[in-house]
Amino acid sequence: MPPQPPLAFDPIERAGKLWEQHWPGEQEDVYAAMRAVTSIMRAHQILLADLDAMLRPYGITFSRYEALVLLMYSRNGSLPLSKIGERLQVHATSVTNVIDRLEAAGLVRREPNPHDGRGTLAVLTAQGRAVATAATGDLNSARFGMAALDGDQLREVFDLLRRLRLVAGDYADD
Amino acid sequence: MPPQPPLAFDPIERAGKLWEQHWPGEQEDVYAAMRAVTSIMRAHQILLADLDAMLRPYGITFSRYEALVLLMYSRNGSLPLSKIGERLQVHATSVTNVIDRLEAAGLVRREPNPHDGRGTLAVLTAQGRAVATAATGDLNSARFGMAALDGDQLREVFDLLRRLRLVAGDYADD
DNA sequence: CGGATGTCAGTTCAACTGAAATCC
DNA sequence: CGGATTTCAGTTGAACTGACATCC
Repeated sequence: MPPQPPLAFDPIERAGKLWEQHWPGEQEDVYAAMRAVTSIMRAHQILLADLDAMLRPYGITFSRYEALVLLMYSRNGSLPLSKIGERLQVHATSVTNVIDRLEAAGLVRREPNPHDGRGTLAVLTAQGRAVATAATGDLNSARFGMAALDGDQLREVFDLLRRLRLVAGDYADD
Repeated sequence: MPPQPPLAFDPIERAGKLWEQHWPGEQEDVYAAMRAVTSIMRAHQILLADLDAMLRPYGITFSRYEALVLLMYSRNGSLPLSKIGERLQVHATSVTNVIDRLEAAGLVRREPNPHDGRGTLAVLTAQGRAVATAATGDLNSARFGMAALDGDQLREVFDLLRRLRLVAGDYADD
């Protein structure tokens, strides 16, 4: 499955040691930061490949899946495109693209927003709801690719990264 | 700086609550897994944008930076392309592309591998070493975009995600 | 009017597939 | 020979910029 055979050592731990060796004058936390960032990058790569593989039978990618479930859990199964971009933190042009693909696949359709003549609603179709439901069943069973960690560890990951998101301005207050 | 103004609530926590509400029969850890995965995806997005912005003055992206530092910390400032792919966990064609760009920027040059007629070495140039050194100074000062977390928290992130990488077959043993 | 919404055209970047040439 | 290394051509996906028409 991996494009490469496993290494006999942890490449990130090795990189961390090289950092300590080549940048000895830095503040202590720099080395931990370097290891943490590289770990997040690699975890993202692993998880996205895993999730996309699970979703491939349904003909969607993870980012399209995110839009589907956002619609599924909205009041009427429909949302303005602007709302989707806001919640998923993606640009308006990316929303247009994602909805284009979902619409071409018959999982979503566009309707004019009755409350705003400028706006467009993305409306979940029956097929879209079925796909989102089935795909979510698969992802739940696979624990979203995070079966390596137990409940406490998963909550720990969430809590730690929540600090990062808060400082980055993802959301206000707490 | 953010393409969107901050939300008044944490969108991931809200999604987690919706999960518990709509999928009540699932194993307990599923909700924590969903929150953790989404957090990693979002953290990756935030960090990559931050790092790329810091590296833009040097004309490189984060993935090209990773190749540069790998070369800088190698024995002779040179590595076979195959080795680079192995260590950075990217496909051979991606390595070709990254080295193409770095070579066009004068930060790296290609040489035939004297020990293997099939192979090619990527060799760091003096300019490449200077860029990697200066850029690393910047990233170290910014704690790689992870200033929101202290040393213990950073080590915690690394330890937790190390389990994920190990199970995914990133590296063998421990 | 200024500002928000959505689309379009075009670009960049990363990652991939499949095929091929070269050499161990 | 089989297998490894690298490149090439082409595709996909995500994200971006700038411009624009539309409408509040």
